[in-house]
Amino acid sequence: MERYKDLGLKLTPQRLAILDYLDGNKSHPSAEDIYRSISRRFPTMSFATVYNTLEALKRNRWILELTIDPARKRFDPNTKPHHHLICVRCKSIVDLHQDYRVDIPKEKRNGFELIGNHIEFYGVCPKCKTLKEVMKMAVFKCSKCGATKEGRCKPQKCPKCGEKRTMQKS
Amino acid sequence: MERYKDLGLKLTPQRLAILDYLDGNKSHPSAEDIYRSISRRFPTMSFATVYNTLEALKRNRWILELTIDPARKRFDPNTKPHHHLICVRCKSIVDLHQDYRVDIPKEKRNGFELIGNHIEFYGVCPKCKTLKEVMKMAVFKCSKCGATKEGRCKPQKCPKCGEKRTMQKS
DNA sequence: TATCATATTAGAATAATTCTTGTCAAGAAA
DNA sequence: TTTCTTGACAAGAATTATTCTAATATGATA
Repeated sequence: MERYKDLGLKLTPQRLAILDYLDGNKSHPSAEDIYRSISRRFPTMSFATVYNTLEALKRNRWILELTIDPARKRFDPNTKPHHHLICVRCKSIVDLHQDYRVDIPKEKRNGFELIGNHIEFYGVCPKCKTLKEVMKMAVFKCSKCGATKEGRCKPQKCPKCGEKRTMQKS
Repeated sequence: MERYKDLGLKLTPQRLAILDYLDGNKSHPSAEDIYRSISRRFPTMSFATVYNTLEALKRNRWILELTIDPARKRFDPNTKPHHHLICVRCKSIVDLHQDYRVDIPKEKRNGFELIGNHIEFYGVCPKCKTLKEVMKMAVFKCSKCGATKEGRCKPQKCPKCGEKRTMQKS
């Protein structure tokens, strides 16, 4: 496979399989996702091989490691600067290609030498939105402190400031 | 302590200690940071107590859990929307209060119902910048693919695309 | 074809985090 | 003030995602 000639790593069948899995992949998979998929065709493949390969690809900047999901490392084969849409329910991550000018006034840089930035947009994906509507949930917002709370019924008391009768449908 | 009257949780001496530690804290500490600090005054305090309390505070939206550091959970007592400056070397996180208008064109929202956003600015903090200068490191950038590489000497070959003699000082 | 340096393997080990359960104690109720 | 309820604490054990280990395999080079 000519395309991976510049990989900077030994090309093994296992690595080719991982690279093929990642090629064009936009689901930002975890090591387990990759392992489950590939181990069907490579029954003797070790979990450590997947981790080692991902670590090597990260080191050589062929993929990005995302820390968005606290439960596990996720990986992004798209190394070009871009942003993400993140579903707060199912934790799915969607690429967003949009340029934003987000400069920081010099006095607010705290002496940092800036390299880049990454914007995370939080929300609910279409699938979870549909599910939520089915479950008839709503978001309530406190008119005193601004805290939000999701639920079927309007909370009597704000979970943040404790004030009563301040929650309004958002 | 009147101020925590609205906490929504039982107030125990251990929890007061954790809340006092977090009050005004801008270092985005991990559970271990908190435990190490507080266990000096509460020698019998359990690690589980710290985790349990942080989880309860998060659940009641008194603090935010950050996933920026892949090695451990970090916590932010500042729950108001803000952004972060993140040092790629020492992983320190600094609050940035600056409003940005970062809208997404409707056709790029992938059907998401948006709630909020968070911008992460990556760079090198003043402390690490000083250290780096002492170590005389430079950043080299490939004129072909744009990949960057840090080091004392100019790489002969780009670690990303493999082209020779394309690395220029950034 | 031979050689060598790196990769694979199948666990074991690590370490951050969560769980367990008997006992404690904060705070509500009487 | 006392009593009672229910959530919190403690001190591990357990979980689990990730990394490490060392013998063997193998990709790439000479």
